[in-house]
Amino acid sequence: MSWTGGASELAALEPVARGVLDRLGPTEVPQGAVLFRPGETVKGYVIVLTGHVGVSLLGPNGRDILLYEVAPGQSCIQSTLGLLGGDDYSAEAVATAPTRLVLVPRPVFLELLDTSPAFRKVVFAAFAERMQAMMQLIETMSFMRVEARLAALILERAGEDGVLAITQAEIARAIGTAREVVSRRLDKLAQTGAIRTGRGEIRVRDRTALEALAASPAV
Amino acid sequence: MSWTGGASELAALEPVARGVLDRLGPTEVPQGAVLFRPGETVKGYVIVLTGHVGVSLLGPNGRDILLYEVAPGQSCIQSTLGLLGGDDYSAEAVATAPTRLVLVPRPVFLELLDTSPAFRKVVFAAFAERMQAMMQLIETMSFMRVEARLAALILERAGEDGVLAITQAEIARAIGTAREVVSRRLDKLAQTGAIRTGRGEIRVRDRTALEALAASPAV
DNA sequence: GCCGGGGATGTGACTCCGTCACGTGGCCTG
DNA sequence: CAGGCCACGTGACGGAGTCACATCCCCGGC
Repeated sequence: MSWTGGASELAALEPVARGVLDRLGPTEVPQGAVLFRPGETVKGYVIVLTGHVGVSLLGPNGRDILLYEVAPGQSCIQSTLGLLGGDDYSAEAVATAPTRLVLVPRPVFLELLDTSPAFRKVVFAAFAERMQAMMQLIETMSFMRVEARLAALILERAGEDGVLAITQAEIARAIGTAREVVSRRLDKLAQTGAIRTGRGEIRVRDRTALEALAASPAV
Repeated sequence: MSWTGGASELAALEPVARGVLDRLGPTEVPQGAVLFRPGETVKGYVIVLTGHVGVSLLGPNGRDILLYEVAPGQSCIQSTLGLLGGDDYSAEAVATAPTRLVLVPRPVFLELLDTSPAFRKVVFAAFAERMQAMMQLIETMSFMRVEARLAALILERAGEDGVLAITQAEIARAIGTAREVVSRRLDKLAQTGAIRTGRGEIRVRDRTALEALAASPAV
């Protein structure tokens, strides 16, 4: 019943606010489920309990760009835009893993915002965080070459063992480019010995080289 | 003294909140003044009373991208990120016209946020608006060719008489491209008769053609 | 064990765009 | 009236996105 006690920042909420939230039942969605699409009306404020959600912009030609990701305990700010301004979604959210989430209906959300300072804080913080992430995205997409973005992403997501399981298409969406470009760049990185590639997998061979590339002069 | 009574949305604030704000003295800054730079610590929440402020990301090679503009009555959300998360600025704000503004110090800002529902609403709304604008920016920069962005900008900013006074460099910053590209594109538009160009000035000749271009297939 | 089918990748051709490096011309001020 | 600054024009070049296919690998079904 009391899911608010979990790993999320919501544990710091006032008892009253937690009570209100606890009365909402969590929902389970399978991997690949679409939480919302562009043009849909906002139904409520989404809090992810477990799993993982990706929010992306869809391009007309099938290409899409990952705006940000929602980890457990975080909320999908995209909803907030609609809840506050009444606009529809302009992005798409997909569960990239089996996900358990809570949907806070608009009235409850607004009420909590008015009555719970802690809840406000959580919402604001999430807002600020997303905004930073999007500014970061604009910055890297505008000023860093694909090679650098790619190296940075590999370093960021590689495990301790230097291995990461990811497909080229996923990489492309995450760094805002096209899959073909990723293919060619990965190829070059492999040629220089910085990495080794496999189907759906990348192994870091030369972390230093990657770090140099990631920090390399923007343009 | 009571500048909150002006055209801004702040007029709807509770008397108490207005009182608090009214005690803060507005500041005048000349055109071209830099309100903050990347890396500086956030001093407070900025509300623009009159004038105009542009907030941009700076690239390493001198290029910069206009993130959004702040009109009278609006606030510069960039500050909020810092006030809530403690991060430094990552963008630059420049007054693009002589501007009168109010700087709300952090403690006052936080107190208002806690006590004034109306103030919260204003801040949240501004937040949502900026976020939308930035998503819009990512979308257009990623999925629309320069030609379309250019046409859209011209239509958006042209006066009733179809004239707009703007320099190519300003256009480039606003649509996130390089000045040289703007030069060439404007040239093509002029060749097809859609516009006429002059030093720091553009005249719309064929609005329909521009509209077609602006709405044209993304890629 | 063999066979499709579908997802993941590799490639070549082409165009658009961003960057560099200058050149030109107008306007303003000393 | 001479610099000098600012707005603009241009050619060359490489990076990046798009299209159209060609492979290739893995997994379930038979």
